[in-house]
Amino acid sequence: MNKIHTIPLPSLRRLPRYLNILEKMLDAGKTTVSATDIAEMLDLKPIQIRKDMAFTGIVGKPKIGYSTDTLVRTIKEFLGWNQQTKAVLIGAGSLGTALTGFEGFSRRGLNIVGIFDNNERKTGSPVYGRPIRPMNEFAELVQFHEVKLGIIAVPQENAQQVADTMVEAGICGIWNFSPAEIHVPDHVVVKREDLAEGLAVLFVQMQEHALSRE
Amino acid sequence: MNKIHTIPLPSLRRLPRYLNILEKMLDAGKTTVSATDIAEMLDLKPIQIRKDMAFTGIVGKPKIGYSTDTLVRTIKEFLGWNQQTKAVLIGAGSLGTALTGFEGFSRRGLNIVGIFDNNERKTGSPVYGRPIRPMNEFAELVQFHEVKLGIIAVPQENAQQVADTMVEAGICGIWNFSPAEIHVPDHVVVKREDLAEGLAVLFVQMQEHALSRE
DNA sequence: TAGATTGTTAATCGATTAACAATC
DNA sequence: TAGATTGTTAATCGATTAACAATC
Repeated sequence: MNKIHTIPLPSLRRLPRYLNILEKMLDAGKTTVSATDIAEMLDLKPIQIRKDMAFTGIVGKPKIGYSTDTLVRTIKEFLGWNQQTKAVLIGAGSLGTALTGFEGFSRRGLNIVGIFDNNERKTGSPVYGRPIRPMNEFAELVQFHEVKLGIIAVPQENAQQVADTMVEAGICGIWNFSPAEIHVPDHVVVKREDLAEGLAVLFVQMQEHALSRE
Repeated sequence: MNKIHTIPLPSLRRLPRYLNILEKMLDAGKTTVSATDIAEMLDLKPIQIRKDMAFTGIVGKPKIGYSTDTLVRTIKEFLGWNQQTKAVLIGAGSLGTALTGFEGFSRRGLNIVGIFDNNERKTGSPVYGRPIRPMNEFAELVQFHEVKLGIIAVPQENAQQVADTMVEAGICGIWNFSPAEIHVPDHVVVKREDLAEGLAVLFVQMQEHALSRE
């Protein structure tokens, strides 16, 4: 468990935002961009952009700024978005369906190769042209495609069991869209995506904001 | 803009996780719970739980721990989840539909009173028993219900315009599910909910994790 | 040349963690 | 009483910000 020199988590989270606007600038023909430009569009400080860029190994030119094209390519590569990563999704409810249809994923290197649900009434009927498969086909598909990433879109009650199934099949990264606290072996990475967190932050910030303006 | 003494953002984000497991413990008849218990279930350190609880004003009893019931009620109140907050949603695509049907919202005080879409083929046909309304009814409904919270579930290209419409109608809190960087006046709070961020974190952590085990 | 920008080193700020007295 | 737990105060850690030399 040797802690390598890694990018700080807050910096990592900002990279997709940089990439998003940089791609637009590239399309608009802007070949070069300064930290000040980026900071302005994202309501951040230029120094923070420079620091973040340094973590990815990007170097700019004094007086000129950064090459937009280099930034886009380097950030994509840094995030692993320059290649397709296979994933399987369990849970074909409304959230699972929405995730399946999310076009942003393939553009960011996520390729959902299998959608599963334990509800027999759902299996067979396709979402976005892809079949919903029964769980008994899960392990085989994961192993055949050598899938490393699993997406959990089932109710909280079933999340741990689904996670166990994923781990057993060889998955080592889990994107958990349920609020459940799932427990996995050390070699597995879990990323929580709990809507309730965002709601809490929004409510409290609105409350604070209202108070500070009285 | 006087910065009141507020809870740190990381602490605020942990509160829904505490609440989630505490509600289950309450249902299970556990009347009292220690920071150690909570820490174990969430893979955190006890001291962090104690600090976080202190921010909400909760006090425990040495040797005993905290009253589960008090914790649940106090956290709910702190987050504003003990009362219903009205919200409107713009964008009845697959994500908007999923959000509409998300049962966790009403339990957490979020009440979506109107769903809007500018696509005339969608308006009228209900999702989860609720009609999708055309945009020309938006301002009136917001003002009639005195809605303060707006949810953006439209494509990036339309997000800024939708935000403008919301602000003009009197909305002062925006939950933005598009990756767009939206700009709003000072009195409006925006909470970003960008799936791409989670994807970036997951990919990079999986990569780091794999490397550290070689 | 002067001005704008990068990248590095140091200072500040804020969150986490440790230490420990108080207490049921 | 002894052990477990809280809550406070101090120490540590990590991220942000500031200062500034280097440079195109």
